[in-house]
Amino acid sequence: MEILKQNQLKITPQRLAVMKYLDENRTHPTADRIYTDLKEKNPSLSKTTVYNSLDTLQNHNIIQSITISPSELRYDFKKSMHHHFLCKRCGDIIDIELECPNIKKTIDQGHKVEEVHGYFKGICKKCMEKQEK
Amino acid sequence: MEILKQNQLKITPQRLAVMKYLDENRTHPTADRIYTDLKEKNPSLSKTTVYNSLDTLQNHNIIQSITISPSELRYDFKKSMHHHFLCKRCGDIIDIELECPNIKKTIDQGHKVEEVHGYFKGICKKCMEKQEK
DNA sequence: TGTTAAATTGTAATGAGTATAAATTGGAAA
DNA sequence: TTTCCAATTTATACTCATTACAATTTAACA
Repeated sequence: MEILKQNQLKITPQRLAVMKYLDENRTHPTADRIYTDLKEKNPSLSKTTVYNSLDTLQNHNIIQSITISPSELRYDFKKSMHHHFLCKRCGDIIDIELECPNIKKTIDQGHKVEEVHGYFKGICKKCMEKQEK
Repeated sequence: MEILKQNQLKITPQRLAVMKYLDENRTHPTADRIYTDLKEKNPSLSKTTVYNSLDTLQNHNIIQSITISPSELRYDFKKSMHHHFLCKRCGDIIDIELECPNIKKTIDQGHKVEEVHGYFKGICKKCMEKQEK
């Protein structure tokens, strides 16, 4: 964990807590969810600090933000390229592992591609099965 | 224009104005931009009406909302499947025409896919050329 | 250990979008 | 055409995620 911090960033308990949380909760949580959960063990935690930490980590490409649902950002450890599936019923976000062969087309048009986001929306497997019962 | 309205929706000048605006401005505008621009010719227009109209049109699959930039929705006429490119420099959103061969994979995992959104972010061609000068 | 720039905190502000209730209006029926 | 009512518009107030700011604290280097 602290190894990751050797990216010219100060090692603070707050940042470690945020990283630990994201590592243990692969649910693409919102900033507020992170704040609320961490607040329990660390009552002096400020919401601004969570936002600051997330911003900093994102700027150093350690985590990424996901703009899949309107009005709130979701956060995620940066992993190999993958897409996301948002269930309209339960709100869960599921990782979809696949590579996108279409990036080349965009580059060919003269744009410089820095980020690729693929979002699917619908009803997830779990909810579909629940419905059938 | 009015032909589209034969979707069980009342024909109001406000809705027509919003549709006309989206038809003439293929720039994926925000609700606020639409409101501000339409307000000039129609001072009695309410911001709520713009949101209502956009919601209604979206529910009838005439337009779609794009969740590409955090904290604001962008609106677009519903066309054939295409992806979007957001320029981090000028903020423009550009349509990328392509088909995504990866949807099948998600369906195969048992999820029901209702919407597909592909977002690329980077620097657009125009800004890249400006930079080189 | 002392110093300082960087980070944290708490509070206040911003701004997109929503809720609500009263006033208006489209459009079908008389 | 006129009447009528449900749908729509309007204005205002509100919510809530995120940001701004200023004062306090702290990590990490000498």
